[in-house]
Amino acid sequence: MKKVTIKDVAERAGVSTSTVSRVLSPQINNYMRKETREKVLRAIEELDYRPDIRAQSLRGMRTRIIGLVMPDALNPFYQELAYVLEEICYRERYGLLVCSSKNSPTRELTYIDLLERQKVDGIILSTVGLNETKLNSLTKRGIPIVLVDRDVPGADIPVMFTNNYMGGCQATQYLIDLGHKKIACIIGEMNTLSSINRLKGYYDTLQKNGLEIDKKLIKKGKLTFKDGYRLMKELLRKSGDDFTAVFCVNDIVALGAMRAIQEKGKNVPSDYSVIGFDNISLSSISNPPLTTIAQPIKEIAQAAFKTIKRAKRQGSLKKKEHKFWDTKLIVRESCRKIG
Amino acid sequence: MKKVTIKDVAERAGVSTSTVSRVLSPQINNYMRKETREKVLRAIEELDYRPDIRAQSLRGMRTRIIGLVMPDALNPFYQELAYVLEEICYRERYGLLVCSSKNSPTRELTYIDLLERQKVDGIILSTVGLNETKLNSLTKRGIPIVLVDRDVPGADIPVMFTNNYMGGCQATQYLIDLGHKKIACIIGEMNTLSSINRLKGYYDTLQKNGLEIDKKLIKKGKLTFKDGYRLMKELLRKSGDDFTAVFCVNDIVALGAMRAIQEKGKNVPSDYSVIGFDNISLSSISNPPLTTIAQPIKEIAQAAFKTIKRAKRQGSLKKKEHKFWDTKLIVRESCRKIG
DNA sequence: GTGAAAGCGCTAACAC
DNA sequence: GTGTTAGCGCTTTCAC
Repeated sequence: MKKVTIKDVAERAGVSTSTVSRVLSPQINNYMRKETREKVLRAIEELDYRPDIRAQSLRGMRTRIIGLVMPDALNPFYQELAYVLEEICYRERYGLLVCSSKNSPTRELTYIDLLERQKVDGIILSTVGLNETKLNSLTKRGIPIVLVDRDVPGADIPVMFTNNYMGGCQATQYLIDLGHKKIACIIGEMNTLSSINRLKGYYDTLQKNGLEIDKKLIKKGKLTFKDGYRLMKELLRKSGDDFTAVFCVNDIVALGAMRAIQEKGKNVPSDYSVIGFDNISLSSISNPPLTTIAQPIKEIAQAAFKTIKRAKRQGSLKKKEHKFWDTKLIVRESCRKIG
Repeated sequence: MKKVTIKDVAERAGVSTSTVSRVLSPQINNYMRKETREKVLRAIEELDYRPDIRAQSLRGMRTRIIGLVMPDALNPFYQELAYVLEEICYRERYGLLVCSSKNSPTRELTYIDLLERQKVDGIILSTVGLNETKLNSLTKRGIPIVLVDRDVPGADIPVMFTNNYMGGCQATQYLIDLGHKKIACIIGEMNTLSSINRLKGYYDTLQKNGLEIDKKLIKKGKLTFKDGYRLMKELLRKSGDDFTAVFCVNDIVALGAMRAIQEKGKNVPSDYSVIGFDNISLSSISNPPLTTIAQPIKEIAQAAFKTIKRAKRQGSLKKKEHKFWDTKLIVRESCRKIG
């Protein structure tokens, strides 16, 4: 009925609370009689006692909570990030506080405030609206923050992400290697560095291969199924059979594009090759299964978590440090050789 | 650099910490001079002070954290539950600690232990392995627990869920109304009450309409795309055109079934009508868009949250109380009228 | 109206 | 080896 505290355990075992505390953290200063330890252990067992993490953390220890702040919890890419991160946290007995900013800077700030007040051990953030000033002031306040997926140039904070440029190159080069010469591109609205870099990879690879860049084949929109569908329809209407392949900035968009093609009575990959980006789990069960560029989500999550733990241990975060991970081409069935 | 505490604010404002505290909770006992309050407010502002929730909660207040423990974070249904719940929590400035048990009872227990030690204000649980004894002992320890989606018969705990039986009836009746007489069924492995009740709805509705139950048309498997696909293939092979429609226990399974049909060169809905369950977001962008039964996720989430808040306020949970919500038929394009 | 002081559950010097 | 004590940041009697 009543909460059982360290005092109850101490009384029951006939020792002081500090002795109980010592039993609880055996790694440090574990000199004590076997007999005493066993008495305490028995009392803990009998009372089914579990130390209060809040109280522990007040005394300077960690809260064992990590906050994840991401732009969109419905986006499969972030869902997978959350999933992977949760797994990592679980192994180390951390909890993951999941927050979606829904692309709203206000909401993002509110969440970060909440996380700060919860004194989480660290925040893994894919920011939609924070600037360097705010970010720097946050780290000064002692909360380790790690940026993932989206960079904030001026901020003195570690950032880990995918080499999006490389991914853009890989995708484009793959299509070129298959014999495609006219390659369309459906891309996000350019407000994120990821999009910019993926597009840059597309540009550079075309040029490197002596192919012309046709602005009419580049469509911009939101990163949704709907917009992928809509923009592909536009492409099909306007440029007819001017192109034979399309590079989509992410898998969701690619899925929308495939739908548009199929609705037009055309076939993927016979008529048009489609390549995506992210390798979300959906892309393996789409029809046809989507060829795509995989992001190193696990590596990013792992690194972010480690960085936070290290920062917490050392009492401070390393300054700006960029970590890139390579992308990987995942060949499935949405692209074909031509010519 | 240094964390700013209530003491700092008190000093700066030239008042005691209790006065600052009073300013922080204006709802209770707010008798104080305007002047004093403003001094304090100014100091808070200047120092950018945020009270530590851990410390607050240690003094008997809530932690403003809710734990969600679910069987499978990759299942779109639970993803949407988490999403909806997060939104509700956000509005009230709560954090949501997301835990997936991955269908492992051990993992579930570990998480619940963690949540208990974090002294979360409540746990919303879709259990995979907890029995009534454990559950009851947990509530005795003072943590409000609410069961969602899955019931544990003996437990003295509120449980809120979908009227799965009704959903099974609705789906089946809809198909019958469209003229279908031979209706197949792809269902989960029967270890959950949801599956059982949905199947029961299917049975009863067939009977009510004077239709025969054909065991050969009922397939059991896991609740995955893969198994939906596999079982549909079996159905198509074995019973050829013995049936014209199929009721799938959830949308993911239905999507897999549709894929199998399409790969066979058949069409949905011309050759076979398909109906799902859950109304996950994917089902609106599938090809064809899936007709399905919607679960009242928002209502469940809202009710669960409210129940926890009430319990926290009153210091105790109501005993066993079942709350059912109606399902709703969502007509899209995967079913057609025949005969 | 406001301050002093006790105490939430725990850890970590410091005694002995 | 083990107990005593102070204190983490906050709220809440109880004085004044």
